Amino acid sequence: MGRDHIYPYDLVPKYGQLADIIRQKIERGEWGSGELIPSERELEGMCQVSRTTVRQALDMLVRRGYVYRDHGRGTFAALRKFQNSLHTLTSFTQDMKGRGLQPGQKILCFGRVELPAPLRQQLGLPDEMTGALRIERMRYADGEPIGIHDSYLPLGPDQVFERRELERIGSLYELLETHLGLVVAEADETIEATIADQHEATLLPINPGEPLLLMKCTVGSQQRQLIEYAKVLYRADRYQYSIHLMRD
Amino acid sequence: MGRDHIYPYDLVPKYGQLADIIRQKIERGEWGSGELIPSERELEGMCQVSRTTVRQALDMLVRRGYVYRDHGRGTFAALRKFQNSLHTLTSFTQDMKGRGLQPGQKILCFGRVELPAPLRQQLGLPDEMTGALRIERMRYADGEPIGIHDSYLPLGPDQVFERRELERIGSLYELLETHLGLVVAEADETIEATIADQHEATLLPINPGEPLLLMKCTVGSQQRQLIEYAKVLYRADRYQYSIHLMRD
DNA sequence: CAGTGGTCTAGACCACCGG
DNA sequence: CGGTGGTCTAGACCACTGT
Repeated sequence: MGRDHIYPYDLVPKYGQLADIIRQKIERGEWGSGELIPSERELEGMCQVSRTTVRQALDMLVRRGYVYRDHGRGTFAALRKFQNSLHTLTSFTQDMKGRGLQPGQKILCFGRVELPAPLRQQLGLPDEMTGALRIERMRYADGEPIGIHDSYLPLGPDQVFERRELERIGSLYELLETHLGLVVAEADETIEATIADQHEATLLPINPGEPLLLMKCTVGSQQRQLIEYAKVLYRADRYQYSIHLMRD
Repeated sequence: MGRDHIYPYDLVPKYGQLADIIRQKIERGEWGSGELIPSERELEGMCQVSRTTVRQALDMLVRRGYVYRDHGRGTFAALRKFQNSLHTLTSFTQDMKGRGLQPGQKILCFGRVELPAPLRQQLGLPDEMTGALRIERMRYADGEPIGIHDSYLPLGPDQVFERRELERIGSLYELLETHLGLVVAEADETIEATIADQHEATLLPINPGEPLLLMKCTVGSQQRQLIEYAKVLYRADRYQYSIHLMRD
């Protein structure tokens, strides 16, 4: 049920342990919405850590929206009207699980293709990078069709995996991490509205002219190398994008 | 043209000055994409600041995507394929200016209304908070209609301002800050696709059945008090939402 | 092994807020 | 004025990477 004592750094650093303790006190209501929580110097004494460590813990909690600070007045438990965590970069698989839905997929197309020149330019890839792996998939939530996912992966000829592997693991990002060591770290996304054409309507299945959410993603690794460019079409009646924003 | 020396804390803290210096070196290409930048201990000596201050500067730059760290190897200038700043919470006015467009508005409706009970519940407002200020506005970019903005502001009877003031200032968020001291700090947004009905089509003006991007926002102050609930409809052919995400 | 970033300490002084 | 958060220092040791 969570600790009240801080142990020397072992797996979890002290600031992480302290942040967990404070977060739990707030979530359980011990420190209610909008209430003043102990000052940094008090926490320093209570938990036998230095003020730097206290501040490191509080910095995390501020970024996640659990507390806010007011210079000269104190640190306060945040009011619980908003989501506590920012929307961070996740795979479709994680996204669905987070919504309590069972993710599914059917691979429509899998293989190396020529990278269309305009796309290669848009992504700023070198001229010699002409090939890419293309994966087109139907996406399901609790067995119901929810979207069409069209990916281009500008992988080298040594970076390969089998269609079977993707089917087995289910999550492309998980496969990229475990098999190729490519860790997804960031993405540029644009979101727009469109309507289904005949082909899309048949796949999803809906009527042509019904609204769709169109998301285009450029996904990068920790070293900011391009991992994936994807176009995803979602049924508007079954998917909405949600996000929590904070001011710097 | 940017400094190479760090001055004692005066308006801009040392870590901010250092972060600016490093950012400029990267933007000017002195430290190229993917290159190793000086280690924390080198920067400490070069700039005559403590390592804590160096790390505080680098922390900022990591969050903004200018550099990344690799434990045991060093700190690297990020590759410049992605946006450098996260999408942060902005007003429509700021959003348009950031895109190089001239924001505009026409107020369709301005006045106190009963807050619909389901909306009051959804927002978790107390029962006695029955009234709200409702503002419905057309939104323009470079004079072209781009969206319909429908806001509910659960303000107290003492928190008032004139329609004229909003027309004069242009930005609701700026008005709230300067006149009522309400600083917008965070928002929950959901984004979905829909199609225009007859009424919306006439206003925008487009044909009924054309796609629209629907954004619902719940906006809060620094103290996490609810400031605004808004529904915004954007013409899909003139507006797309874009965002940069990072993994924790 | 040396060098890197990651964690942590015990102090100091400044800027801001309230009584 | 005392108490708060904001900035900053000069150290220390740990964990990880490469050679």
